Amino acid sequence: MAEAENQGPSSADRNGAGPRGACRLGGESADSRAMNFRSGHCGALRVKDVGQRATLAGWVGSRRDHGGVIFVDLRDREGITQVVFRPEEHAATAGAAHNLRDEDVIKISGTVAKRLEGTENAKLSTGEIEIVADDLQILNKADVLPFPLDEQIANEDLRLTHRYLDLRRPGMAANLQLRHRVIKTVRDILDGDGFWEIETPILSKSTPEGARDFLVPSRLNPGNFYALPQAPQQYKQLLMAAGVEKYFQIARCFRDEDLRADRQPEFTQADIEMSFVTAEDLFALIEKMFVAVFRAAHGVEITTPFPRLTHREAMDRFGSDKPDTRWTQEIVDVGDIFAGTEFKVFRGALDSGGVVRALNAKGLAKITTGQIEELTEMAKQFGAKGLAFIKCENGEWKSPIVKFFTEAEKASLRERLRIEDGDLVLFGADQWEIVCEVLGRVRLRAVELIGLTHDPKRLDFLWVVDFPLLAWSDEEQKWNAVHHPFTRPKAEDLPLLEAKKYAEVRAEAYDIVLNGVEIGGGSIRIHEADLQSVMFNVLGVNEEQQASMFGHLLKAFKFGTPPHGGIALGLDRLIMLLAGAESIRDVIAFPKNNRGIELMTGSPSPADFRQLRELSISSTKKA
RNA sequence: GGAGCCUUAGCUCAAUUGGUUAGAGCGCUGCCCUGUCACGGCAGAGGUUGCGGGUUCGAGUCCCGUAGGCUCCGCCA
Repeated sequence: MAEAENQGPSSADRNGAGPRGACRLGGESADSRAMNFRSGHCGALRVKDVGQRATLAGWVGSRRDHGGVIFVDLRDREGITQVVFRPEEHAATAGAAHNLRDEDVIKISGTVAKRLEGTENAKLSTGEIEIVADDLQILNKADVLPFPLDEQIANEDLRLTHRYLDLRRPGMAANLQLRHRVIKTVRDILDGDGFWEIETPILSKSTPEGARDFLVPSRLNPGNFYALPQAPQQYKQLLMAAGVEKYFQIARCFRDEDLRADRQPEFTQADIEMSFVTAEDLFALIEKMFVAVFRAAHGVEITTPFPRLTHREAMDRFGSDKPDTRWTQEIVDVGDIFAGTEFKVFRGALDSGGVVRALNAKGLAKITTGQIEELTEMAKQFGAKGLAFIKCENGEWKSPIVKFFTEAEKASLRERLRIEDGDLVLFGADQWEIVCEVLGRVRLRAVELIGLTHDPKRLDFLWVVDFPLLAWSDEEQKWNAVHHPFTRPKAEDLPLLEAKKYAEVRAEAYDIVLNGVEIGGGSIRIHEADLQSVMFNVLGVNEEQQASMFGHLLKAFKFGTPPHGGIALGLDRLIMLLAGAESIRDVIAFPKNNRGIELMTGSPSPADFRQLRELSISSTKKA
């Protein structure tokens, strides 16, 4: 495959021309197509077009009616053009224009004219011209709008109920366009690299582990249910067994869990799987893809390769498996400084095999007592017994615990944490895992409390690698897969797996993180039936269950499945970050609200009795 | 399942310690206005302060409950 194919869309592509070799169907520029209904879009006309006739169609953005002359800002998705109605030239047309109101859909014809000296509008790309209309057709009248389209509106309920209006707003339209651009770039890059886009079933099989499934009753098989896929995981591995070698899919995934600003019950992943690859091959591919995506979406050049942190290191330094490294303050071990301390809390933690660690929250000494309490409350929520602190103000250390410190301890602390006036030092003393988690959470909250706003152009990508393979669940009293049951243990840790030292086994698994948001994750998979069976056994899936639930996969592994691995990128979150949005709802055309309701159509809704009877199901819900 | 914040006109918001007839801007309706682009001017309509209960001489304001929205925790292989 020619290298040039891997360079991503050119700047011309951003105007819709498409990269070399890409399918051109539907890829033409919006204005290059022959237009019969209208002569062009509302963002197109310039001074060079003065004197020409033009026919435009669109929505009435605003009407400025001077009693005589009337101005209308005509808007379509490409821009705004000012239309002038002059009663002295076209009385009937101008007369009709008096009755226009916001969001009426109209078609106008007229002559492109240079605006009068001094009345140009620098805010519009078409601001040097206007169309003197001699014909006006009202294509559809609009009622009074439920909310204004030209300003930010907080009421998301109302926006979602009238989403088609919300999406007319330029900001939202830009998000949709950005989404299209990102997804097209992903497709182009993968196509250029020899990947095949293959659709896998939406009506598929329930998986025992993982999130709750959405179930679909089968009419033809009464009492049986399809599950909507949480991810195309098994199918894509079976495509590797099928010899596809390079697969991808812009895949809709479904998980019946509670919603969040960054979680919808249905969401979109760029799902990728390759045969005969190492993790390094995947990292290189994904980095190349991000270079192309950020070039196409933002015109920025990002730096590769991305830094890497092991999971252990990420937890140790940032208290998170998806560190936000834009704020450079890290969690630091101070156990050695307090090796001889008499302070009971530190002494107790160290004596019981725990750690004492600290975070210097630079510039947070101005924190209020209430905010300290909030941080303490949060620390307790994540398993700490409390949250010790030192406020460094006006040259003195204000703290309930500093009286227990020796001068030498204070001096060492000052040096290691680079403590200066205005800092707030927070301590964690407990088992390593708890301290990391607590200080990691506190670290993120501290950034909010400082009111720190990061440079919006800053893009801190990183790979988190060497995730643990397994995690103990107290609730279920069993080992669960941290990534998923098909993830490959690191070769050098296989002896640990055999020795049943499950907590120590690392996986060939990796996440990609951008500015503290997990935007993708993947692994090298198990491709041997024996090893997969061992893995299932560890997870408490017995032989019988293995045969009934995963027999197809185990069988495929026995018929020559190649070594393979892959990754899935969360496109909604990625596009959210690119758009600078605070919720993935802002980059999804028709999202659901917090309770999983799509307010515009009102789904979900009750099913009538006949429908349920046909499906052989009844509801346990009391009416 | 849990915690926090919020709910006043179509929209965005205000209303002092609990005190007169709940206000403003935008939008809407009518009239006027020939170079605006947040056009301008005059006039007008529009409210069971989410809902239910309580305290009080008096509640948008205080208390209890409830509904809805958002954010977070749990959950999300």
